Amino acid sequence: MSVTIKKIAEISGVSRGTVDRVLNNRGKVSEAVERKVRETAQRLGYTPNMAGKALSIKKKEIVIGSVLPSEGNPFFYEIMRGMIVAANELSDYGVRLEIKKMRGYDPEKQERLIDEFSKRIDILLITPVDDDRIREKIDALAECGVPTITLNSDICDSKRVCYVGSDYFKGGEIACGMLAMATGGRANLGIIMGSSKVLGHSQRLDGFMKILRQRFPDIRVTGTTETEDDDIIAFDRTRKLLERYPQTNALFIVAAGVYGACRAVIDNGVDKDICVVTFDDVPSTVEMMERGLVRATICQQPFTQGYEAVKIAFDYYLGKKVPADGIVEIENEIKIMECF
Amino acid sequence: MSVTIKKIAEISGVSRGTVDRVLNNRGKVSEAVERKVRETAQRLGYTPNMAGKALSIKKKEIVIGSVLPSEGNPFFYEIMRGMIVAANELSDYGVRLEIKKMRGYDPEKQERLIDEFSKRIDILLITPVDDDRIREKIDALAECGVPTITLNSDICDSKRVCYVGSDYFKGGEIACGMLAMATGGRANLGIIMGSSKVLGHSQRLDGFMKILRQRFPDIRVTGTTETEDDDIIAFDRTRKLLERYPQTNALFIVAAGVYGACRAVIDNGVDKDICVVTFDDVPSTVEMMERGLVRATICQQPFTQGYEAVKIAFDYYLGKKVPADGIVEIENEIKIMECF
DNA sequence: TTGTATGCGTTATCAA
DNA sequence: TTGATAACGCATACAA
Repeated sequence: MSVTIKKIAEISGVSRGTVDRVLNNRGKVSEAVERKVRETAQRLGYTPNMAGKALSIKKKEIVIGSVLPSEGNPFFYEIMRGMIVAANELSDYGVRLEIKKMRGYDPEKQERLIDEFSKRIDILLITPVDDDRIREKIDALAECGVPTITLNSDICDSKRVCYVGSDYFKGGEIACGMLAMATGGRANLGIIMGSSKVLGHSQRLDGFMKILRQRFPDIRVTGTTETEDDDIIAFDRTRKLLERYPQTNALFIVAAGVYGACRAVIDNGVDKDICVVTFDDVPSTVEMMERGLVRATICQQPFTQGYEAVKIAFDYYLGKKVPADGIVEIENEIKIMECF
Repeated sequence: MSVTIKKIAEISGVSRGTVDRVLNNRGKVSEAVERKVRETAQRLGYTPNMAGKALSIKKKEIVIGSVLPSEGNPFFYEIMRGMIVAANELSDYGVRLEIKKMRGYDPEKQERLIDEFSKRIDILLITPVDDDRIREKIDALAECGVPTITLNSDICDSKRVCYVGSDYFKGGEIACGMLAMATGGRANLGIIMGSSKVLGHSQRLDGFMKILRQRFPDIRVTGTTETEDDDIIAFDRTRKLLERYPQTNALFIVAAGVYGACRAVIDNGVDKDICVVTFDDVPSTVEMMERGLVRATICQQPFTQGYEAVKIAFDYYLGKKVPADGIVEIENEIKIMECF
């Protein structure tokens, strides 16, 4: 039979209330008693029973507040779907999810949205802009006892409790492996960056280049450009790249703007000869895959990211530990045409 | 606030016990009362609270009995690891997991192992041999109120509650896509079957051939052989295949025996020129991948299969519905060298 | 500083 | 055939 608060209370010769105070650091316990209780809890290997906790806290509502740069970004629709499914599964336990959406990555805007929650949330679940303003805000919330979990993007050197998302560096490595496989390890490659200011994009490129240098000397980089995650800009810049380096026969698209870049390839009339590798599988990318242009795409399991993030937030609220390194990695997923 | 048994009891003017008897079909309720209770439950949209259930059933031990052909099959080690992790997470709720291992696919042996559990289990979790004997056994258990969940392999036309595992046909399709990508869509292909008697293996081959015919006319099949999932046989037959059809420069290995087949390739001194696509990522396969022989492998997420199966078994015991089609698909996962 | 009582939603046991 | 009541493990308001 498992170890309960009741049992610990009996064995250490105190009341259940006292054990609860010790184990949840509510204070008002003499040092001697505290030591004794901790010792027995440790010795017996106490682990709190989730069902019991869940049932008892149900009297209160627990609010998960979320701020996402999801406006106009179909990738985030899947993340939100996962979050909502998880929240519904937890509605039994009094969980309520409140999502605030924003467009783009303006730190000031994001800070304002966080403030709008004020003290009404129990946990913050956020795709943070990498900015000191946000860093400080997260730390301030932590002081007030509101933990933050980052989703899809991390923000280092902050007091966030944990990060849920993919390993971007490894994603870049895998992308390189797939591009090499699709081209037979020999290509003239154009690189279409999203934004060199976005950490995840740079990490992907780093991973890609590492494998390229290490294993594929016959893949030459012709040119590089940036889309700023915008299809129109992507279209324009890709067209210019293809004009300037007509020998290009492969493209590595690091972030959003896949549709624009592919349209440029098609307009250029070279879609039969060009091999494209991308990230994520938003509908327009799948379309380009069915057309035979995109040969492989590396996905981040956005649904799983959202789903797991909410579940982890709740578990954390219930007192469950997060991984020691504060990272919950959602695996990169290779997809080719046959997967759809 | 959510709908509880208590609330239903109050509204329909009966006691909680009566509502419980109606909703859980325990009988001993007059028809009039039953109708009334069901009606209000329906009207209010009652959904049982999992935490409450979990807490309450803790008084009993719930036993999940499992029979797996895991003996000498490293693939199943991962499945068992997932099962054990899930069972530990559920130990709070009185879940106990009991695994019986067997070697190979003898239906008689399997039936005997199931019988050894007798009435001591609450759920059967099994990788069934596709045989009428087992089919009947599953149906008999269902009659006695012991539900069966199939894991990794399904057994059709039986009263099993649900199947947890991969889509083998789709796995074959994806394997073909990867092999085509790795060979540039042009190859002389040897096919190494596991056993044509195993349903999953045939399905993989069917999926593979479908895509091959549909999209890759320049991949020619030189020869086919069977390994019976044994490395020694695989070694021997592959060697003969390579001798008989020396033009072979690609291998599709449908099931176990990867290590044996690869050793034959290496012994033949042609490992630099042959492209191999396999299933699963047992240690010896990863080794062959690092050597550059195996170019891609399609995995079934065995850990997840085991983990999910146990969780689903428990949820089902608690009254949660399974998907309408009775299938919980665990996705195929493409892995290349860079994934490790 | 410590102990006791009550309730969360469900199931199970007795008594009626 | 029904109803009342006591668990399950935890949190908490209140009493001591």
